[in-house]
Amino acid sequence: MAARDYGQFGGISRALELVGERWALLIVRDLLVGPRRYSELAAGLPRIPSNILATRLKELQAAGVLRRAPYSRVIVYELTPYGRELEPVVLALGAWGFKALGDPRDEQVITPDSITMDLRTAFRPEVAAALPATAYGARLGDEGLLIRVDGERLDVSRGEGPADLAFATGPGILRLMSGDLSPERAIATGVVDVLSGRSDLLVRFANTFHLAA
Amino acid sequence: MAARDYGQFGGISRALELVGERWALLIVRDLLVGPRRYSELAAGLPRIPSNILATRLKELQAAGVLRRAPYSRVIVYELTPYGRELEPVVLALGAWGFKALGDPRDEQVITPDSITMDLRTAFRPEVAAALPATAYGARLGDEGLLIRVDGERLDVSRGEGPADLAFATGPGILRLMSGDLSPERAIATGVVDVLSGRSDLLVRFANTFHLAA
DNA sequence: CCGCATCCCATGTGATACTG
DNA sequence: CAGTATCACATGGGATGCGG
Repeated sequence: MAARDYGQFGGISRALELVGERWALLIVRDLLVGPRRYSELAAGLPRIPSNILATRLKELQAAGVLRRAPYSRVIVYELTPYGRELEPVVLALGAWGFKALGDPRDEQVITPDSITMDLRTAFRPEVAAALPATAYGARLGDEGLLIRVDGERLDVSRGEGPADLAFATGPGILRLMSGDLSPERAIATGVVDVLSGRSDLLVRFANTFHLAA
Repeated sequence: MAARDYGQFGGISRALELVGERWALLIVRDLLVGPRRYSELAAGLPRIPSNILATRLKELQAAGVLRRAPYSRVIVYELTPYGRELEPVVLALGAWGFKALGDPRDEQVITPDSITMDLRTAFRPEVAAALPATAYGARLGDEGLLIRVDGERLDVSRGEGPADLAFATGPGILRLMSGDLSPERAIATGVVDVLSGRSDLLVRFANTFHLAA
């Protein structure tokens, strides 16, 4: 478990020793959305081997980034205050990587937690502030996401709820946010499948969540 | 060389595919200071094996983060505009890791490039703005660093120059910046060895460059 | 089931040596 | 100087097992 070190004494090398191992920041990303159980983390990171997940959780715990907490009989992993301070790092990384998104490959998935952080990354409060409060219901496979925008506030939660626009979508939704795909074409090509509500609100969605290359 | 992928389609996973491999962000960190030759990068990362350095440089080039540029007969590596956009990521990581710096171990070194980025991370422009322009000369082993603060501007360059305070130091200088070590104790314990100039300016230095846990 | 631990193999990494 | 080549070893990936 000895964190592999870089032989340097500095802030960046120290940070990379603590959270620079493979998968570590993806675990942090999901925990930034909320506390998660072991199996929830595993579900959100479909390709992580179980031994690696277990190892990372122990390392991140030793690093003071997260803690195991017994919540009413079940164990959940949650970020410590210090771990939550990684949010600017994760958002900055997300914004940077967002600009290099190519086309989604077939085996690539998006999970509720990953898209939640992508929404936070791409959220433009200054745009949203000028728009009326809006609730979007996004269906990803069999998971529902309720995205509520009210002024400069953004709230993303799992599950269903009353929405001004409800749609089913997949990885392609990110291409709508990056501007690669117009709202009309997203609907026409089936990347976004409007389930109910005002489909014209998809334009507002694309304006509210936008990060250009 | 196929970047190992995480099987997810999202900004953070994409970023980690491009710059998440071991050593990659440390190379970026040093290149954020300025273009560097292969041997300069190797010197700044004493523990990186040469084959890993060569591999990472190729990967980062393929990722559009840096480019090989022939500058008057010699080859230098420099960040592309897209690579330079990693600066917020590196600074955020540095600020976070800075708070988890323990005591420097004997084998740990600080390099001119690493401390330059640490100085940028810890620089407090709002504090500096209220202070008179000051030049510090820092000697790290056999390398000199000239740190000039003028209002909200910070300029760190290698080499010598006129300084209001010149001192020799080592890894412990970061503990002065984190507040773990007072300026008086830094001088008393030899962590900072004043070579010339007004030693009282070390207090100003510690105030100008400060990042608390 | 959930939360891991074990096993095995492929790949990445590290140290040293070597070359155009 | 700017990298390759080689090889031993550590780590990651995937399947499977297993106790609570």
